[in-house]
Amino acid sequence: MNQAQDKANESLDPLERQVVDVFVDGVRVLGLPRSIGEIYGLLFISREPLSLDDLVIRLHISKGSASQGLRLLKSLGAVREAAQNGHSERRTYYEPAIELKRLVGGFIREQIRPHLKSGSIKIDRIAKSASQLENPEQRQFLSERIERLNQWMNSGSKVLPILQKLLGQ
Amino acid sequence: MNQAQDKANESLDPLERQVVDVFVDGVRVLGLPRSIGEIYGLLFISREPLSLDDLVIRLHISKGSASQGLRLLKSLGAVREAAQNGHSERRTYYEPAIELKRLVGGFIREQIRPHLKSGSIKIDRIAKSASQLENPEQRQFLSERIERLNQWMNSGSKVLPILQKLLGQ
DNA sequence: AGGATTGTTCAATTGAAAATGAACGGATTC
DNA sequence: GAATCCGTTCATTTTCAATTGAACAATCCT
Repeated sequence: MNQAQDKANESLDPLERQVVDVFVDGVRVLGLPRSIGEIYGLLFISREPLSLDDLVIRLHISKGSASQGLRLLKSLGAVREAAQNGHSERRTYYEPAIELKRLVGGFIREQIRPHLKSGSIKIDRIAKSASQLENPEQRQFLSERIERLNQWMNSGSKVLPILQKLLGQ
Repeated sequence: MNQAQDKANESLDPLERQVVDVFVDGVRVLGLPRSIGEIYGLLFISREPLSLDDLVIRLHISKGSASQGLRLLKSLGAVREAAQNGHSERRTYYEPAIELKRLVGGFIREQIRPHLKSGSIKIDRIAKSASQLENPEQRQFLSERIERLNQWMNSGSKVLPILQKLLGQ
């Protein structure tokens, strides 16, 4: 690779920047930090797998950010390590998973389900306290509302697999 | 209402606090600020509609927060003004919408669709730029990836109404 | 009219979450 | 075993969105 190319690749060209920004916006909706969007976005438009150092250089982010970002993206199943092309190469390269099914599945598994679960536990505790209230009308009212919360949780749990299935083509 | 009750209502009792916290967690998953969760949560477990001042006093938040929070919740259709009980009362009172269908619908309409729309616009612009690239292989690759993005968008648009319908009982 | 009450707006502040970067560990090569 | 390379960790710093609160309507009451 010649010097001109090195120089060019030290930063994103305008087109790459635009695509990356789309992902930055996208992940913010999901409540994920911008670095996640930048990393995934750059992988998404790169023809070759990229190393951690590539990300650091081209996105101007720290090694720490890149490392943590890749860790999260791996846990989501949104990036995978690229198969090493034969000869001994220490550095690991990453490529994006681009099947929507996989991305949605990972997000649901890692970000949604844990919250649903911890929410259920908290609600159970609350239901227990509520059932011991003295005032019968207050107890009645709270029980109804807690029941409503449980309905929401159930609806959510039921819909998630359907959602995954629908997005699976 | 006597002084003892006034005092008691100046803050949340432990049970109320627990419920409110569930909502605080809940809205954070959705990328909304904690005050939104607090306000909706308190309305959710209150037997009577509450005024802006009630929220300020009981949640220890500023009038500004309460006002802006209520505005967002109203735009989401998650909160509505309670019918005035007869005699002239200037203050407006709020009660929560507790039908999951309505809540999900509002969230999709206000928070999801706008992002999908602005995303589509950006992607169209990018597609235009990409189609003018010199290098044919680069152009080809980018076009494929952009096509993939469009597929995602379409899947999302198609799934949203289904989601609403599924949650509509 | 003037004063009291209710709610909104927005510039300034705060705080929680993200990003940094130095230190570290492990693996590889010479 | 020393030097180098690659990646992780985590205490500190930075950033940016949420919150505050004072000024400002708007409306009501007498």
